Amino acid sequence: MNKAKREAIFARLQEAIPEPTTELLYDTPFQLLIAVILSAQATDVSVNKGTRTLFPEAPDAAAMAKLGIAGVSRHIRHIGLFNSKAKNVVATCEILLRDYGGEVPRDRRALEALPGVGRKTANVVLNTAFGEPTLAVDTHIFRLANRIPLAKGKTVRAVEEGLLKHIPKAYLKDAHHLLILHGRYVCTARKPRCGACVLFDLCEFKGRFAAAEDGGEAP
DNA sequence: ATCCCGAGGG
DNA sequence: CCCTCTGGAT
Repeated sequence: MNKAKREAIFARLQEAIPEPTTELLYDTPFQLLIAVILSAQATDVSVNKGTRTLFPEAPDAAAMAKLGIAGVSRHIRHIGLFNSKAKNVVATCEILLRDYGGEVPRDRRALEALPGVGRKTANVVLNTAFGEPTLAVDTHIFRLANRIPLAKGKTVRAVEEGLLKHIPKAYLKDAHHLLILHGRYVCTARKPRCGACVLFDLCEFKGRFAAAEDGGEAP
């Protein structure tokens, strides 16, 4: 994969996706952090359904901590892993209040020290709330990176490092959402819509499931 | 490697 | 039914 090809890939994605941003609902960095914690192994639609009632009741760390685990749980029972998420959300709020005046630290290490926050969540918050050129490798980006391929790797960390090296700098800030949205709506896990893909001629995975779009079987 | 764990889609 | 969804902690 040469440089010109990588440039072309991101130029096309940018044209196809005019607003490369998150589909999670949030008003503040704090709310984004909570929404991302809730989004583990869950769809944005499912998370938004919970935060739409949770955030009005608990818009900040103080209110969320006061709401407590049972109170948070009530809003997120429909989301997978809700028990551990409710616990982590409240514990995270308590640390934010104790150490950061209730604000979200703009610092990778501080973020990763919060319960329920790992490298992926920290990267999303740094990118989306603070505009930093980080790249969170989630299930979608891991899949796309290996399919096209943009960066092959067996671990998310290897893929992240490969992508950071190979993505043209001009696209780095938006790369996370360009890739994730392309993965969500076109290069899906089960039945990729290769026929509608703007990267078709640049992709090695090309057409492998093209027949499946008509209900046929993959080779 | 295993657990956490609900909803929607195919 | 089985797979997938912006993972993290043990």
